[in-house]
Amino acid sequence: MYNKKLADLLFPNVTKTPEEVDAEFPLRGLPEGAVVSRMAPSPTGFVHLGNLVQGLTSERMTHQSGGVLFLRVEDTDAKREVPGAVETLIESLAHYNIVFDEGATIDGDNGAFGPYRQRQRKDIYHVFAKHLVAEGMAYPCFCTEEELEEIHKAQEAEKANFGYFGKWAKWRGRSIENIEEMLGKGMPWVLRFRSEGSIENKIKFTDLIKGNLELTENDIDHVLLKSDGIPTYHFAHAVDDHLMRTTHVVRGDEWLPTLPFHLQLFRALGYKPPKYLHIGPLMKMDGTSKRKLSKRKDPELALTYYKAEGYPVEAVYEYIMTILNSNYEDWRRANPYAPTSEFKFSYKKMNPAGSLFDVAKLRDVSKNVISLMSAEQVYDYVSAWALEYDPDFAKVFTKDPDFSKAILSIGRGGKKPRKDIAVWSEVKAYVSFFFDEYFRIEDSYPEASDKADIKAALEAFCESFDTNDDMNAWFDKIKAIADSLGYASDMKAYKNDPTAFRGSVADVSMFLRVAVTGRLNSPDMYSVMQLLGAEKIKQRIADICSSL
RNA sequence: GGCCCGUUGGUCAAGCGGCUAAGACACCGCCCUUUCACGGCGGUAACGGGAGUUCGAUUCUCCCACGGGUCACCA
Repeated sequence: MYNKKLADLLFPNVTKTPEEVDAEFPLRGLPEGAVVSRMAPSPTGFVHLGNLVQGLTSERMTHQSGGVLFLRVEDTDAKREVPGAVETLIESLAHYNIVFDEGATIDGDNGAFGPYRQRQRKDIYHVFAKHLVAEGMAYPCFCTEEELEEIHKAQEAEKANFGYFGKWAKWRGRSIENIEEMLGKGMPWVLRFRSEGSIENKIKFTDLIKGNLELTENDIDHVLLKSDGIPTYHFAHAVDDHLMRTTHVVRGDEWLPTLPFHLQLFRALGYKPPKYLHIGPLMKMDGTSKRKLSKRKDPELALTYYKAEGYPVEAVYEYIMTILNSNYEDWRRANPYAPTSEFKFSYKKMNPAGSLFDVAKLRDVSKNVISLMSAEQVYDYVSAWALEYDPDFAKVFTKDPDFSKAILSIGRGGKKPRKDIAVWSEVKAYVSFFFDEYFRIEDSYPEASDKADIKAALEAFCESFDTNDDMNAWFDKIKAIADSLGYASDMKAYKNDPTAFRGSVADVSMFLRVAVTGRLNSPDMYSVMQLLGAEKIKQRIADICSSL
């Protein structure tokens, strides 16, 4: 009687029953084994690697099993919400090829289980909240922030455990008159769960990633509804994931401590909990110790960081897959061009511990990914990136698309493609010497080089250079120049007795390379010269000769 | 402090009672080579410690140490 009265007092406008609400959400009728999962980010405007790790896991599990992946926006914390965050969220997930079958979209909702924005589901939560009150499993609490702080301090002083429970739960056993009075005064209240658990009891639980777990029962009367009537994550999770027929919940393992409470909630509601996959955190090296990647301290946690640096989406994707499933790398090596969907993703391969995010490894993955792209693809990516992050370079780079594509074609496409590029932001430095706008002598000749020899070699080259020569004819001419100057044209002979020569054809090539590219290192010189053309080459050689 | 999770080379990681303890990245050396990159070959380098169970523990159990996470009207 008491409970029923309290329920009506607290939720006078709620008339529906949980059964009625439940019936409004259809069963999915998916085949056995089909996974239904979701991404449920909060719209803080900050999309990070963790989201991607979790999202990719859900995405693979659902789509690989013929299930459903949906997006639910957990906007229950109005204080943290950033305007436009939902849009950025959806856009950046799309950027990383996470496509939803259902859920929140920029234009609204898509699917039969909505609304997919939690603040719009307030009435739904209230039905379940009222039910819990009526069943004696929840009660209002009028504690102010100050009072809660006092409790915390008192617990600290007593060396007691923290939290609203037992003797500290001062509103747990109040009379209905007492509550009515507070309500009458218009005092704000939150709805708390009446926990019957005890920390003396252990519960056994099997997590799909962590395995068999032994956890301590929850004895804390957690908040279900905040004073604005919006649910906390916990309550929304239980209600929504039941109604939306989620079969698998993938989330970070920072949720493990509250898992006993969630399980308790499902039981109180009378629903079967989903299967859980708790993923270990992404760590980074901080000095000599590891720590979880943090929003505040680590810019590399944000997805925007990778976009700005110019990591191709595919590279970030590949790298995360290697972290998620340790056998992914081997599979990829065997199937360089296969779509990821052909890989058999398995949660059993997931590591229960947290892993260190290794930028060096990411770069390596990225180099491999880019080395397999066509020059056109690379050109498109670089142009798009530059347009946004380096407009000056974009102008130069896109002035003559065929020229730029030809540059990118050097050493691309064979069995052993060059792997010079890890991120788009490095392309400018890689190609700059092809453009007069950027060309300059970056590396100087080694001290030991004889300036007269350099000049003689360069001049001889200019006289004999013919763009119609094929690679062999071209190099034969360079060899001839080497010979004429007392430099070995045969490297073997030179290595046998370096003292017999002034140097080798390698040195002569280097004289040319510096003059033409401004650097000691470059891609294949013949290709470079073919692209540059006789006029530019001769001009550059003349310029450097006059400065010698 | 309570609770929980974790611990194989510098890093990511295979392993699931018996192995010379895979592989990848990074690093070093050699080879190829007009430079660089690619590629090939090779090398350095690991089961946190202590008890037990067992004929035998990296694998199982317990304790310790260390690392991480969590204890909000945030998710």
